[in-house]
Amino acid sequence: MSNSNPAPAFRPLYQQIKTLITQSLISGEWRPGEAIPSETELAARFNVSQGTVRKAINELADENLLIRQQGKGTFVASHTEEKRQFHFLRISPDQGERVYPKGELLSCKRTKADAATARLLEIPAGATLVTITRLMRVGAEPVCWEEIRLPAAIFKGLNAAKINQYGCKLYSMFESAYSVRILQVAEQIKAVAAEPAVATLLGVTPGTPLLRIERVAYTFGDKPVEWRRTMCNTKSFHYMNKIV
Amino acid sequence: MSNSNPAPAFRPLYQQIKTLITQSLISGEWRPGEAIPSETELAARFNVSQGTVRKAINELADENLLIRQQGKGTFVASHTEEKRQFHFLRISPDQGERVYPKGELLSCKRTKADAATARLLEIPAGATLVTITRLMRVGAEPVCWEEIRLPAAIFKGLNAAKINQYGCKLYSMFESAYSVRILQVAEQIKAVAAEPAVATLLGVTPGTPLLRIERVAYTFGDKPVEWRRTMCNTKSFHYMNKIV
DNA sequence: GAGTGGTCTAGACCACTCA
DNA sequence: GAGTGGTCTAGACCACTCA
Repeated sequence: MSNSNPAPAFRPLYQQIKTLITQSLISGEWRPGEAIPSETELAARFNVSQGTVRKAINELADENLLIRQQGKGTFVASHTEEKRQFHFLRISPDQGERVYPKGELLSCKRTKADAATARLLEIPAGATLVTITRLMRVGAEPVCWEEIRLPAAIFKGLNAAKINQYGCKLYSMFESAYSVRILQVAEQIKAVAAEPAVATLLGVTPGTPLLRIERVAYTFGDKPVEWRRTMCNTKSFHYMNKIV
Repeated sequence: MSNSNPAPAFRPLYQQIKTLITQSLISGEWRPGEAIPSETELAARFNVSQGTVRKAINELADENLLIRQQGKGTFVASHTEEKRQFHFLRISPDQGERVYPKGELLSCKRTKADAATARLLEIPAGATLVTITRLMRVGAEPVCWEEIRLPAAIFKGLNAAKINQYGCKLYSMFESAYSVRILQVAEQIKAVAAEPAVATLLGVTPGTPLLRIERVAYTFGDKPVEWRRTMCNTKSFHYMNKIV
């Protein structure tokens, strides 16, 4: 008689250690920016060799959850760090230095999730959303208009004051105020004609081609926590991407 | 007296092994699709431990130069493989299965490099280019129009017949006919209005917003070997990207 | 059953940081 | 000089592939 079940799923030790470390990151045992215990300490704690801990930490560092620094230690990645700010930002000026755009909050209100958004955020249709719109400027020039939809169940009490308190830096706020860390995003990009309302805000004539970037952002366990649509005037900016 | 020279540059053994393996890949000692010697054999050949070879191979596998398969061996990556075909293709239909578009060659001729293209391809301005245009269709529907510029010095004797011989699959042809392997690409994306000529080919009205993707493709040693501009009708397709 | 890559250990030593 | 992560070795054993 053949075995109809799949194989009993061999799971390497270092994978199990990886899960344990991730759980400590989720639980907040080690906070963003802080150092985690040394490899030797963790090896003693988990009763495995240092090499096994190394392999687990290396993978977590590859996934940008941890940051290794020779001679200093291993640190929990944080969105408040300068370098992390740029990580998910793909809009870059055609000429000159890359700068972080300044966000200007336009609105923040409660709405109900339509079917499509609900599906992407894996919440029930009709669930409450926090819907934010903002304008992103480089210098005085408006470059992107954004609409952001968040599950209200996760971002309790979020309002305009709180957003402004964090200088409109949403992922920093997610991390500091809600312990929600964005680990990866998936984007779908199209070229579309500017609608009148957005055209006015971006200072272009209606019908001007704009880059439309739709993003779903994920936290631990591939859980979606943000939907975002960016309408970008690419007259003197572009979306950059490297594929290896 | 202080030493004004930089430190004597410590270079780990596994990095040196990595360079040696890469040289064998460039020289063609192991051809795309073939297996390279086992870790034990390479360890003996280079007089290091198997662990050091492992680390070198792992990094080359991360860079998509080699493909590991437990129980079988380690293989040289090839563009002719099904999976590799999709690697640099980011255009995807909004609904349904992802398919590889069919290329239709429009033209292939010699031109002179303008200053901007020459700079990106790191060749002298005025150097000879092979300039190719083609239309990419999914089913009968035209989706992208592409212009590709290649340094003629690298792609000797390239012509329309040769391109058609490879079914318009350029990276497969680069690899098979010119031993040029594309390892990474950098893209810049904008939204632009369709010009009349391209609009006609794509079956849209002039002024329709199109996605414009400009790509530089690199081979070993970060050497640029291709410039390409794609004009894409994103009515029912999009550019997809994941950021981790 | 022979051969491959994958995991795990234990231990030595090195590069780097900081006080 | 103490403590961190980084490299390297040697060896045991495991998971997987193929004939």
